[in-house]
Amino acid sequence: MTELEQYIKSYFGVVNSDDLKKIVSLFKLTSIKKGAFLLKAGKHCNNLSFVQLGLLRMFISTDEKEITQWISTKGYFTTDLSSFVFETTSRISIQALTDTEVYSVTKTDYKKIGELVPKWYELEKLFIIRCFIILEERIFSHLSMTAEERYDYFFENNRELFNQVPLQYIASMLGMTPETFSRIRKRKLL
Amino acid sequence: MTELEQYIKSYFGVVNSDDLKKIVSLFKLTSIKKGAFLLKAGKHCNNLSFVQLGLLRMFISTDEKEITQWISTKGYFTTDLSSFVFETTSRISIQALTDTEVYSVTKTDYKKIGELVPKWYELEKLFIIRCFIILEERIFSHLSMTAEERYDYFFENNRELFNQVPLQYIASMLGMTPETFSRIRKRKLL
DNA sequence: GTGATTTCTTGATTTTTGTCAAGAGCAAAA
DNA sequence: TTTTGCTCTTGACAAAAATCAAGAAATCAC
Repeated sequence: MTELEQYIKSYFGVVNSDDLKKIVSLFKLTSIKKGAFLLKAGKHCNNLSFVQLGLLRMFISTDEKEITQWISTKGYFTTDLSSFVFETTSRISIQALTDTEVYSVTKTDYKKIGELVPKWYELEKLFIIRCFIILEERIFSHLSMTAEERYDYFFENNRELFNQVPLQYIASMLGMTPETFSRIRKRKLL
Repeated sequence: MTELEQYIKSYFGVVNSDDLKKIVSLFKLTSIKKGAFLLKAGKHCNNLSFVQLGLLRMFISTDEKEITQWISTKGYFTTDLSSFVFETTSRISIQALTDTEVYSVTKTDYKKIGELVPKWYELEKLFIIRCFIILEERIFSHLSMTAEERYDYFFENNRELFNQVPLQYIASMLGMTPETFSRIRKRKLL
């Protein structure tokens, strides 16, 4: 069983292996070189992608700086949900931090999943609710924690990331400057 | 047409008026006195409620303080989605800030909507995605804005709230102390 | 209306975080 | 290897926001 199948099985709860095969067959493997974009702000996001290998950074450019919203790792989905679903132009860019491989499904093909698997809408809904809850949690971290507490919490749950991506991106994602991040990090070593 | 019907029509896209009537009939009107709880942390959230009249505060209690997550106003839904969907105990409390009336549907009755209206799963999914996007936006505000910028942005879009609820709750919801909120507010008057 | 709460404001102070600038460390490219 | 970028760190300083404490203002209960 591929990781994508495994993921869909565990997160969406699809257990019938014929259904699984049908779903997975709609996804196409694509390679993205380090530094290349899976999605550029201003374009339409036409794909939902599963990261098979590598790392991707989702960010929003403002006048002054780039705000990293999320880092997508192996074994998770990535897309600009807003653009993918409502077919608006994307504010978000998604760029590969390393050579990356993704299984992508176009919006057109994605719709077919619902036709193939009757229970899909329900599963999909539950999946999105889980994503919603993660965001709620993240907002709570900004309302109730200091930069250092957010650092600690993220470090505990994402240790591996710290030696895989430029730390400035993690800093941005946690809502602090690279300098603050660096100082907090130093404190932990002492 | 009641506000609830209006809401379901515009946000969920249900246009057939028979369907609308069926859906709305599953909701029961309840009154909540000022200070009373629609949901208490530690309980199961068994209802999805539409605020017909009044104001409700959603908050999470930590050791030191209460963090206001959201203030639900007339014309919107409120629930602890996590608890409602996955039947976990709720971390969130929902308390009435004024005498309040809500149209509530139990989880059991809510499920019937999907059976009554075939398109419901799709509409519901889109609804949740809109909620997801609002949260994304809110996270972005914490990553890219100062307290004052968050104040300004929220004030522009929610002027009415400022003379309807204790300001400390708005402060908490925007991720700042009441003192900081008060000082920013003063600056705006000068 | 009066007293009791609660909410809001203000000042003084401390802590946290951001900004600017310089340099060190490292890795990729020439 | 040398050069060139990029990333990270560090220090000095400035700004933002939190804390503490007191008092004013508004609201609620009687």
